[in-house]
Amino acid sequence: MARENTPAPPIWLLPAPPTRTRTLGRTEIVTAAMAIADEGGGAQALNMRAVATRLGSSTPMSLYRYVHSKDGLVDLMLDAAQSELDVPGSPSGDWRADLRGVALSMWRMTSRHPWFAGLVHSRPPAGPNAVRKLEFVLSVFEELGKDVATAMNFGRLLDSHVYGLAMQAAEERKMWQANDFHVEQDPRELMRSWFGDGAADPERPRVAALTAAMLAGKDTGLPPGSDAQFELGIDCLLDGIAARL
Amino acid sequence: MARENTPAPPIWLLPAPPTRTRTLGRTEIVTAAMAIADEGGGAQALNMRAVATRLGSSTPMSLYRYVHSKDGLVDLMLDAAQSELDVPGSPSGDWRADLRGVALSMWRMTSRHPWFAGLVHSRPPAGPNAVRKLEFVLSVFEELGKDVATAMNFGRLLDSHVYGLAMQAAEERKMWQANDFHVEQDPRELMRSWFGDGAADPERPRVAALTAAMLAGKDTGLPPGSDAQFELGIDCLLDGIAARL
DNA sequence: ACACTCAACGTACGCTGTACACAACCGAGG
DNA sequence: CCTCGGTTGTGTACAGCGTACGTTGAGTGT
Repeated sequence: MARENTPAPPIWLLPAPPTRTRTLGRTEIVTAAMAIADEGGGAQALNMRAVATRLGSSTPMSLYRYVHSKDGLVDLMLDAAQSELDVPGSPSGDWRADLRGVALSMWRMTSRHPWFAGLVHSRPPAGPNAVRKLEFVLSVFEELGKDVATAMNFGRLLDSHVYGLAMQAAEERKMWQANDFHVEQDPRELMRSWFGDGAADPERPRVAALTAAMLAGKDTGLPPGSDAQFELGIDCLLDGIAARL
Repeated sequence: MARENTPAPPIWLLPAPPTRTRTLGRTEIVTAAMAIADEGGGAQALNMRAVATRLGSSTPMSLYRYVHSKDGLVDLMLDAAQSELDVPGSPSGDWRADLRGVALSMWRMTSRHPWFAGLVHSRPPAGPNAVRKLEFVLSVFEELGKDVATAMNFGRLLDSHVYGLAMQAAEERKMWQANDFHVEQDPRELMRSWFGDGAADPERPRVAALTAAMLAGKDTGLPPGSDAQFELGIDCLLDGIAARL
């Protein structure tokens, strides 16, 4: 097809054609995408052009041969992240330690990859490594004599806790980051921007006290992204599960 | 999404728009946006042009006088959804029923607004109605003699469970919806598309059994979006909290 | 020497949020 | 009555996104 729009400048003015520099592959692409999402602080930094640039590709279209679409790339990223999970081959006999261990492994993974929790629910729960984890959780409950339905019901609670808390942690991180961009303003004003007028509303004395404590740098609870906060929740959940087995 | 140039003042700090409007107003815009997200099955259906069209405005730019940006609109939607929460004015004396009630109210709200859980973590937890809920939860723990830090630690667990499960439910809904678009295909193929080859991998007998049971329409656990699944989790959590008070 | 294959590229398009300038309307002052 | 400044809605335009499609050129087999 002739290019109608561009009036064809003389060839002498055009740059020499670049030599092929790289050889692309799925693993390189996924690795680069994960690095971008890790460093860029979330999924909003991830776009095809950025991945291509990072790989030295001059256009994003080179990636499409390998990952088919951005959704496909995200699927691969999710699976690659889950491949980092520490999943035993079979139950140890201590169901509680087994479940706690898998959950903790998931939690640490979401800390390394803050984008994971926000993306995992945007796609079907597919992929070999998700299946690997699921198989282990099912086998733990099987050893307890529980059927698959029960295992799924409890398993969903563990996922919920890990991913839910991971998203709270990511959100908190983003809040402080956004703060850094305009630190010059009154911290009181900053609190107001987070909590609205309720921050100093006499009708809401406890929230007012909370924000005051935050401003003063006093203890306002565990950081949402801390292991302690995670372990508090997982142990509460396991208590409840134990009571229902 | 956000305006990069301007430091993006939060919507709560902006003056309320004049009330002299004839057709457009914040409430109309937010209502329309929520309806679109409710019906369209998620945040991906929400865009400024769709909202403007629904309101009879010929251009999306009309909205910007009232909501400042799409982020602002989302903030308003999140707060409007939380205004539907059933939050008592003060603790009843039964802390467990109080927390369970608020959580259940949140859960039902996320069922009415499937987009909520996916959007709530994309923004700072601001807004008068979020503050209203937080104040109540803090007051419940205050009556138990617990300090604010403890209350926050436990409160985060409740949020995590509600939102985490809500996202699993939304994801499941989306999976079946995507399915409806091409029902003609072999259901076995469909399972494979969700779970990969693991669905029939002899190395993963339990996942294979699970998918087989799903295909046969047998019991594979509570639907993630069911009240029963939610209550299982909240009761487990409350057990754990009770043991730690 | 040739054709064939296929990895990488460049162009272009539709959809998004939204900046900016303009138009249509308003109540108030001559 | 007619202007007038301010508010409210509109039209145009653009940058950034995912990605469809056709082109290019290096490698390979014959």
